[in-house]
Amino acid sequence: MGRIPPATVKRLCFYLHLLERLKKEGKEYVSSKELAERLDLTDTQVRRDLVYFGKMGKRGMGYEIEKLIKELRKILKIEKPRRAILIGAGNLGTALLASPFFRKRVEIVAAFDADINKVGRRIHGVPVYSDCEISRVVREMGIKIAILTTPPDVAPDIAGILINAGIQGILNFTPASIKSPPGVFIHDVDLTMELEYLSFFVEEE
Amino acid sequence: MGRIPPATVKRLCFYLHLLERLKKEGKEYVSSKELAERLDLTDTQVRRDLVYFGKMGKRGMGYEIEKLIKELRKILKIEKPRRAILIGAGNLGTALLASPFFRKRVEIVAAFDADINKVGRRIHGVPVYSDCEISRVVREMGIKIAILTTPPDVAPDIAGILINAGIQGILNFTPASIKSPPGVFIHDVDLTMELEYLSFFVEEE
DNA sequence: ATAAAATAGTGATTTTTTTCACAAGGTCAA
DNA sequence: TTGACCTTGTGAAAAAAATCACTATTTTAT
Ligand SMILES: NC(=O)c1ccc[n+]([C@@H]2O[C@H](COP(=O)([O-])OP(=O)(O)OC[C@H]3O[C@@H](n4cnc5c(N)ncnc54)[C@H](O)[C@@H]3O)[C@@H](O)[C@H]2O)c1
Ligand SMILES: NC(=O)c1ccc[n+]([C@@H]2O[C@H](COP(=O)([O-])OP(=O)(O)OC[C@H]3O[C@@H](n4cnc5c(N)ncnc54)[C@H](O)[C@@H]3O)[C@@H](O)[C@H]2O)c1
Repeated sequence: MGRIPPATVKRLCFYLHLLERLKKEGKEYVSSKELAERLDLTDTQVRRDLVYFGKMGKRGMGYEIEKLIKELRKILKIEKPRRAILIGAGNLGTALLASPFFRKRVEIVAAFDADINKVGRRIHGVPVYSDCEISRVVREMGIKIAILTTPPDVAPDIAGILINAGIQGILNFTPASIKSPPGVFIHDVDLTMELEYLSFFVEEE
Repeated sequence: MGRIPPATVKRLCFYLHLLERLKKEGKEYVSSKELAERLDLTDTQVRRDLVYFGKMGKRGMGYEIEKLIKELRKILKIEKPRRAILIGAGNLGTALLASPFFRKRVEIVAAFDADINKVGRRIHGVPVYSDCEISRVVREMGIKIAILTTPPDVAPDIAGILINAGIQGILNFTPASIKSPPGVFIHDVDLTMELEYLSFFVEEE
């Protein structure tokens, strides 16, 4: 399949979400032109992105929405929602667990927290374990993806435990920077940074 | 100052956060080489990014951390934390309001919600108003930035109200897509998408 | 059946971004 | 003061990404 530019992967996610909206609206086909317009891209770019994965469109018609959704889900490896664990059931972690939209897309099989008041309970249906059990659960269940929402100071240690237990992808919401060995993919999401990024483009009062 | 590549702006945020950590550690100077190593970039790229804004380094020495922090904060227009409002004090909105790290970087002057049980109260110190008052407050206080954490279905309408009232930047956490007129900058953050993006790079179980 | 309209796919080109290679300063120890 | 050593800043080159211009199909209206 060749090397896919990360920018393309990001756009695939956008395509997928838009396609699902269009499907709900009852549409069957969509053209690269329409996708491009709705996502503020060029139609050529949409086609280039999609053709990385083979010819998926129908000339004169566009792309079959249902089929393209299936294809994109396969490419992104989310045909079935992926199993993941969440470490740190605090404000942000709980918000994620509470979000039906989020929960529909990923199967969070367990949460972990150091707070003994939380351990043993369920939060929005997800069982909360002690952080001492991370390693065991990850191994036993063969989990590959972890969502990290602990305080930043413990994040590197927890990340070490996760990687050691066989986790291969970490969605890191903490501002701590995490060193990853080859084969482990860290994706940092820093909400504070997103605001600062926005600020650059907005004139001051 | 010329046109700055968005990728550079994103990296400026990374530099800033790392520099602040280094400052706390008591360091005075840092080289592009070290910045690059810690952020998984090349030293040339760090220097290229910084030199867009003038010569800020000292040959043989590196960059003066304190001075560079000041400079970056000026470039990102966050010398003083920017004033912003938050619409939708639900799970995610409340998590943001609860985060000291987030609150240190942006001054959230008001929250808005349609739920009358929330209106009139304070959440983590921030007063909650009815969504009917958005327009008035934005105008009176001259707010330019809004954080949107409502359910997706009302997001486009709220965005319309915000833009009409003079908001120039929206940090949109909803999966709804928001059309912006020229002069208004929408920055979409879709936490679900971040997970799907990560999934692409992680082998399936 | 035919022509007009729509639309995907693609080689070539352009634009943008990143990296290379190195000159120009500066530090620091002896 | 000298010379070895760093580190920035930058023109040129390379690489990557996006766009253009066009071809090949397919649909649709007549
Ligand atoms: N809340 C936000 O909106 C927001 C915004 C930006 C960044 N962040 C970052 O996200 C992370 C979480 O933020 P939060 O607001 O949810 O914090 P929080 O304090 O509400 O939650 C952290 C949770 O982690 C748990 N924890 C502590 N040590 C642990 C350990 N060793 N193992 C497992 N769990 C442990 C705590 O008990 C707590 O429940 C922080 O790193 C924060 O900087 C949060
Ligand atoms: N919670 C998450 O972690 C998460 C993850 C991914 C995406 N999101 C998105 O973020 C948004 C918020 O998620 P949430 O989990 O906080 O939802 P939520 O339902 O907990 O919160 C939404 C809040 O918006 C308020 N609201 C409704 N209509 C309003 C209006 N017209 N004006 C002002 N406020 C109004 C509600 O009263 C509620 O307090 C959603 O669009 C969701 O899809 C959230």
